[in-house]
Amino acid sequence: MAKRLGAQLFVSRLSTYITTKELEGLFSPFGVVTEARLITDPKTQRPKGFGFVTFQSEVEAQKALKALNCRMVNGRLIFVEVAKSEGPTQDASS
DNA sequence: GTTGAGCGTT
Repeated sequence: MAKRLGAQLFVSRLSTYITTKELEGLFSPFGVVTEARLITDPKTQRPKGFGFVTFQSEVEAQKALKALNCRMVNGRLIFVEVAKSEGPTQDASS
């Protein structure tokens, strides 16, 4: 079916000390990360603990998803899932 | 050095 450009992944349970570079560095080896975003609070200027990663390929996105889901980072277990908004990786088999 | 369950800002 129609493939969406940019597979977005939702990363949660991240440590408050993580940065976009950390996410980018974690997802980069699994695929081409076109966008790495962390949600931060303007009040505390600290990451909310979750973020989003956009891949150039859906296949790479799901590969990184399985690879980094339930994985220990910074001594914490993180969870990776397909993002709600935008077009998720509905089609990985052509 | 604080973790916590979640879905973000064009």
